[in-house]
Amino acid sequence: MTSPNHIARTAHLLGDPARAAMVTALMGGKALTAGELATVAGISRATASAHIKKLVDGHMIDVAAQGRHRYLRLASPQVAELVEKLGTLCEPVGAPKTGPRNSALMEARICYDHMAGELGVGVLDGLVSHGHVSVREDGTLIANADSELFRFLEIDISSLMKSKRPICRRCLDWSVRRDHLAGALGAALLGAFERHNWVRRTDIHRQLVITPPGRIALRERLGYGQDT
Amino acid sequence: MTSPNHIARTAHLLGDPARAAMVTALMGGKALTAGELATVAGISRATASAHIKKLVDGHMIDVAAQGRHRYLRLASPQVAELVEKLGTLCEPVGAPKTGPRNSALMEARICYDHMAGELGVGVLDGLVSHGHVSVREDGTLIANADSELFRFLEIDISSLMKSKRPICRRCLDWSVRRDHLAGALGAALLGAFERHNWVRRTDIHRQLVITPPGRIALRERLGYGQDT
DNA sequence: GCGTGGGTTCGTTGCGCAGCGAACTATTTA
DNA sequence: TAAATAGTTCGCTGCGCAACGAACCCACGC
Repeated sequence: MTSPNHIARTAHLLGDPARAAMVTALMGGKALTAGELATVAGISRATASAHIKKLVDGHMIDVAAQGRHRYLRLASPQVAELVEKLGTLCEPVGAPKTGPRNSALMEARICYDHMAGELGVGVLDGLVSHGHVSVREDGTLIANADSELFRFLEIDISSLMKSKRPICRRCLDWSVRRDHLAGALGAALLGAFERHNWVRRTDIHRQLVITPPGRIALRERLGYGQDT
Repeated sequence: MTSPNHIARTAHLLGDPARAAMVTALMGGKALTAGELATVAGISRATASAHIKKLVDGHMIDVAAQGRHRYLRLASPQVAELVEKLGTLCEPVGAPKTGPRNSALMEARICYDHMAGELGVGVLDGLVSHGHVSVREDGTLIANADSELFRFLEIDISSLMKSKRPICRRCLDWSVRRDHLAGALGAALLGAFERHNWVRRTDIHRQLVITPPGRIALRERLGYGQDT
C-alpha cells in the first residue's frame, strides 16, 4: 500500500508520450508557456492543459502565472535527474548505434542546468586532462580551486562549496553513454560559457550551439574538438 | 522522435501498479518466481505473466529458467537506482509524516544490494562518526582503507577499487529522506552483515531484520540505536 | 503410464483516460 | 469599446490495455 503505489503514480506521470515530450522540452532549463508545450507535444491546447494540471499536481513542474501567460518549468533538479536516468535505460536492442539520430542534440544539449552530449563529456575530459578537475581512485571528482581556467571564467570554487549541492557530480549521458559533469560546478560552467558567448541556447528545445569563438576557446583551453 | 518516446516507454513500464509492485519486490535483491510476483502484486498468474513479459522485453528484469520455475530478478543496478529515485519523488503533500506507514520497512530494508531505511542511514552516520568513512567538503564520501572495522568484516577496500563501480555512493532514502550508503562498499557491507548474522533477509519482501547479536554489535561498533 | 503444480496463451470484458471541438474567462492590443 | 490571444472547463468519443477464466504446455514425482 505504501511505496509501490507512489512509484507507479510518479512513473505514470512520465509514462505518457505527450507528458514525456513536455518534460523533455523543459529539460532545456528554460520556462515555457502552456501553448509552447502543446506545440512541442503535438496536441491541442485543451489536452495540454489537462496534462499540465497533472504534472503540476504531481509536483513534476512548477507554474509561474505572468499576465495571460503561464510559465512552466521543472520543479527541481531531482526531477531532471530522474528524467535523465529514464533516458539511459532504453533501447539496448534493435538500435546498434547508441544515442539519438538527431546529431545536433548529440553534439551539445542542455541537461536542465548543465551541458550534456559530446560537448558535455568532452568538457569533462578536458577539465581532467588539463588538471582543473582530478579523479579519485573510486571515480569521484574533485575540483581544483586554484585552477586558472576557473578564475578566468569567474567561477569561485570556495563559494560553490557553501551550497548544499555537491560540487562535482557525474551524470551518465544517454546519447554518448559516458559521464559528463553535473552538480554545482556543472551549472556554473554552463552559466560562464553563456556569459562568455562560447555557447548559446536555441529557441525552445534543449539544443545548444557552440559559437565560433567558443569553438576556438574550447580547443585552446580544453583540447575539445582536436581529434576527428 | 528520439528520446521522449523512449522515456515515456520506460516510465510507462513502471507506471502500472502491478508492475511497480513486482519491481519493488525485486528490489530485495532476491530472484523471485513468476507465481510469487503474482501474489505480491495481487493479481492472477495469467495477468502477471503478461506483465512479466513486458518488463523482460523492456529490459527491466531478467529471466533465469530453472526446471519448471522461472526466476526473475532486476536486470541491473541501474534499474534499482531508477526505482529508488522514483520513490523519492512522491507525495510532498497531504502526508505530513514523511515515509511509509509500514514501520518495519522503515527501520531496515534492502535497496537492491545494500541497506536502506533507518538502519541504512544509521550505518552511514556511524561509519562517518567512527572514522571508517570520511566526508569531503563537497559531500563525497571516502572509505578509510585502514579501518579496523572493515578488516574485521573481511572487506578489502583496495580490491573493491578494482571494480569499475564507485566505492561510496550516496543514495537518498525515500523513507527517511536522508542519505544512506550505496556503491560497492554498500553492497559489501550488506554481504558482511549477513555473513556475521547481524541482519537477515525475510521471505519475499524487501524487509530486513536486525538479529539480537547484530543489534549489540551495531551499538558497540557504530553507536547505532543509542539515542531514543 | 498418470497426477500435480508452475507458467503461458487465448478470447473476452470493461474501465480508464487521452484526445478533440466548442464555449467560456481573462488579459493584452487597437 | 471591440478584437485578438492565452488558457481552462465541459461533454463526448474511442482506443488501449489490465484483468480474468479456461485451456494448454512443460517439468517433476510416483
